[in-house]
Formats: sequence, structure tokens, C-alpha cells
Amino acid sequence: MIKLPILHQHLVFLPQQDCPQSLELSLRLGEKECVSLLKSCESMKEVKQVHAQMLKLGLSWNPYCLSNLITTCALSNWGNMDYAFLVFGQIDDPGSFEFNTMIRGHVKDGDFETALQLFVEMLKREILPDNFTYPFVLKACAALCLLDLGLEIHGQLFKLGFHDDLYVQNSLINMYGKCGNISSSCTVFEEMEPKSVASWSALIAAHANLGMWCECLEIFRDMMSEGDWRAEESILVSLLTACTHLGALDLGSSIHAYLMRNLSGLNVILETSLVDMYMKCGSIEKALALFNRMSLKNRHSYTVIISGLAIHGHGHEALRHFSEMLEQGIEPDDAVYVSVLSACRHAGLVQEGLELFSKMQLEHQIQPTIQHYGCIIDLLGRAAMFNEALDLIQRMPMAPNDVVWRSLLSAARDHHNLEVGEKAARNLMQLDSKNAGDYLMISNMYARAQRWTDSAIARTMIPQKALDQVAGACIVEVKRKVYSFVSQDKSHSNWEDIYEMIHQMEWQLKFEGYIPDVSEVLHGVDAEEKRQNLRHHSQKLALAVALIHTSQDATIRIHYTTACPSLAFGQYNTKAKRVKWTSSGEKFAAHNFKQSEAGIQKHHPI
DNA sequence: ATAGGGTTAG
Repeated sequence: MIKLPILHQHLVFLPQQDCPQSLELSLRLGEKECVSLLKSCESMKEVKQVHAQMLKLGLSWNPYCLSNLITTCALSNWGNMDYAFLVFGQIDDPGSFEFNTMIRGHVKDGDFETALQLFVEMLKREILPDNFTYPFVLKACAALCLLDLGLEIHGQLFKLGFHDDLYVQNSLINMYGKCGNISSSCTVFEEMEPKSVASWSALIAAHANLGMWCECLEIFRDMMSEGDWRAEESILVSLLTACTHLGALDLGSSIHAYLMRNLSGLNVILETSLVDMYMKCGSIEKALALFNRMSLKNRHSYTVIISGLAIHGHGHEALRHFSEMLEQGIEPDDAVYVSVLSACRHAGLVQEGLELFSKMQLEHQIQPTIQHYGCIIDLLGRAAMFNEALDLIQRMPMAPNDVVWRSLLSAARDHHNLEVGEKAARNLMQLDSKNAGDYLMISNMYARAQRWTDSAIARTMIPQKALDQVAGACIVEVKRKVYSFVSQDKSHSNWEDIYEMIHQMEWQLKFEGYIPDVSEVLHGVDAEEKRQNLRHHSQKLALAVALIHTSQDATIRIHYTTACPSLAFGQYNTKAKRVKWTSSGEKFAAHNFKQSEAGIQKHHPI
């Protein structure tokens, strides 16, 4: 702890010639002492005191001291980039170290544009970047998804010969991954030698970023078989995220066990990932137990637990956790409010939802995003409060997006409100929906109103608009392996066994008197074709595989996901719809099959 | 002389 008198209330930068050489010589504090003082600073106040001393002692023009001053201001957690910038301006001949530090500081603060501007300024002054410059700059590119700039920089660093640098290579993997160019990530990874744990981590994270969950697990398998790598925390976090999205509870649990064996304690991120994994994989008890034992909970942890409870329909429990979070003094952010509002949405808590929506704006000064509006509009729609919903759409500051109209359309269909449904449908079409599911939903709406012609017209729009019927995929985990299926899938090696199993399942269901309900979904399609389609529907395939591989009373969890290729950067948004099945004896009951058939029209993202 | 890469929620 440094205790120095404050000598300057406001900083005055003396011109160089005003600092008499003799003064510097006469005082003890040399540059070494100055730098070590700077390094032991613990607040900006202390830094300013040291800076004041520097001014007094004539060290304020010493490049070494100034460099260290910038580093302290820019990189400390309590630092101040404005101050760093001020000092940076005082250096008349900044080199790559000073620029690197400034770029790094801005990246750390999340000010990526300024970081890149500084990089450009550096080049303009013909200061050559070094191998330290590129990791920071590439990180800024990654954060801003600037693929073109990233490519240009890759070319530049190649010319300068820094492509051999391990850190630069790892940064490149990350940059390409964040920009959605996964094949380049893989190329960099394959061509580099040697690799480090961070290389694997970056590659796995890059795949995780794009929702390529199965690939994450495969790469991890390669990593473990290829050499003596230690699975690090960050890799395990990515793997847990993959498990969460794949619903791979068994694999997730074994990662948990691995963690308990190999680490002395878990950090918040790992614990939060675990809680999320258990929640989304349907193991609420474990998730809650783990959450309750966490010694440190942050905003993320609460978001995870609240949205998990929301998914399982425990609206009141979710709200209770939200109150607890506020009592703990954790400021909610917009993400927490998304999860809280969606808890109200899932549980049909209209009044609570509306109150929280206004509390968010008035008490916490959070401007609602389209997602928050989407939650509320969905909430109102599900409660058949269509006037209120339409009124809110009118009043919201941004244009309603497809998600908003889609949820309204869905609600109108369920409540048999053709007027609102048609309005939503019109608006959805105006947004030039590329989603085949939307047309199916419109078709279903008309089918329910027995307007068969309109229903058929809506269906014909799909081939007319040449829309891909994005096949939903089903994912099932058996014996720690993850299988995924699309409708009519025959890509699996043992597909004959699978289809034989389906045959048996159908036979048994028929025996129990089950007749598939195809009235609404597929009106106007040839009846035999319908049954063919349904028969090999992806969920059924997944169920068959699970039945083949599991014993009688095992719980089978099948996850329904949708790829949304329309999202930016080629990202896949996997939104899992979870259906829980039990395979105890004859109990893979008929209503489950109905659910699976309805699944074909359920693949619009929420 | 001082330094760098990978990780969580919707």
C-alpha cells in the first residue's frame, strides 16, 4: 500500500525543457523505483500520485516510465483508458509496445472499434506490428465479426512471418470461428505444429459457436486419443454447452464426475454451465441441488436457473429465484429479464409478466428489446388478449419482427381467432418469411376453420416459393453416444434394425387401438404418402434407436431441434424442444406418437 | 526491459 501526498490536484504536463536535469539527479526516485511503484498500485488514485511524483522528479518524459504508466492504466481491472490515452498522447514517439498496450486495453474494455482504429493509426505511422499485436487485433475482429478485415490481417501477418507464432495461430482459429468461417479455423488448426491446449480449446469453441455440437464432442474425442492433453476448464465448459444443447445428460454427468475427480474446486462459469446442463437435460433436482450449493452466484447463474425453471413450467419458482437475486443485491440486466418474462410466458402468468415488464423499465431503467416485447406479446396472445397484444405492437418503438407475428399467429390459431390470425399472417408474409413452418401454420389455421381451399393454398406456397422445408432433427443419447436423425433418415449404419424396430412399435400400437391423427397436419396430401412420412419421422427413428439400446425402464430423452440457416454469419440456432418419453413396457403411449406427429409443424423458433 | 491465445445465460 502506497501512501503518497497528493501534490497535484489537476495534472499539468510540463514541457520537457522545464524539467531541470539536476532535479532528477538530486532525488532518489529513479526509473526503476518509479516502475516498481507503478506495478504495486491498486487504484487509479495511487497511479495519479505516482504520476504526480514523476512530474515533480522530472521523470514525466522518461519513455520507460511512461510505458509502464500506460500499461498500468490500460490493463488493470480498476484502470482507466481515458487516462491511458492522455498519457499515450504525451509520448512523442510511441513504438509497437505502446500501441500494443493501448490496443489491448481497448479490447479488454470491449471498445473494439477504437482498438482497430489504433491499429490502423499504427500502420499509418509505419510502426511495424509484432507478434504481440496480432492476438489483440484478431480478437477485436472476432468480436466485431469482421471477416474481411480478419482475412486482410491474416495476409499481412503472413507476409510479416508471424503465422508461425502459436498465439497468433490460436487467435486466428478463434477469429475465423467467431466470423462463422469454420473451415478456415480447421485449416489453421490442421496446418499448425505444434499445437497447444488453447488450440484445441479454440477449435472446440469455434464449433460450439456455430452450434455444431456433435463436432465438438468428436474433436474432444480426437484430442483425448491423440495425445497426452489435459482437459482444461474452458474446454469442459464448451463440452458442457454441447451436452446442454444435445441433451446428452449421461455425458454431461460424466464430465461433472471428471471435474470432481480432477479439480479442487469449480469456478462460477463451470458451475453455471453444469446447472444449465442439468436443467436443460431435464434433471431439475440435480440442477437445483447444485445451484443451492454454489458459494458464488452471479447474474449468469440466476439467468440459467430462472430460464431452466421457466422451460419446465415452474413459473412461480422462477419468480422466487428472481426475487432472491434482487435480495442478494445483484442488478438484473436485460438477459435476466428475458428469462423472467419467458417464465411468465411459459406459466401463463399474465399479471405478473406485465408488472415485471413495467418494473424492468421504471425501476431498473432497462430499455426493453424486441425479445422482451416478444415475450409479452406471446404472453398476451396465449391468454387470448389479442386487443392488448395488437395495441402493444402498435406502441413499441421498433418494428415488429417475424418472431412477434409468428407467436401471434400461433396464438390466434390455437384460440380460433381467424381475424387476428390473418392479420399476423399478412404481416409475416410481408416480412418475406422464408420459413416453411409459417405456411404450415397458416394452413393449419385454415384447416381448423374448415377452410380447406385456403388451407391448401397456403401449403402450395411452400413449393411455389421454393422454400426448403427445413427438416427438424431429432437427437437422442444412448450409452453416451449422440445420434441425430432427420425425417426419412437412412444414414445410420444399422438403419435396418431401426426400421424393424419401428415396425414392431407400430404393430404394438395398432394392437392397442391407436389410429394416427392426420386430420389437420397434412390435409390434401395423399393418405398413404402421409403415413409413410409420419412413419419414419425423425422422432420415431430416434425413439427406435433408444429402445434398441436401453433396458425396460430407462428414461429416454429425445430432443427436437431446428436449424435456422437464415441467421447471420451462417450460424445455426438450435432450439431444442424437449419431449420426455418413458419406455417402461407398453407405456410408450399413443399420445406420445401424436406429439411426434405434431412435431412436424412445431419447428418454428420461439 | 515491459506483454499474448481458448470458456457461461436468451
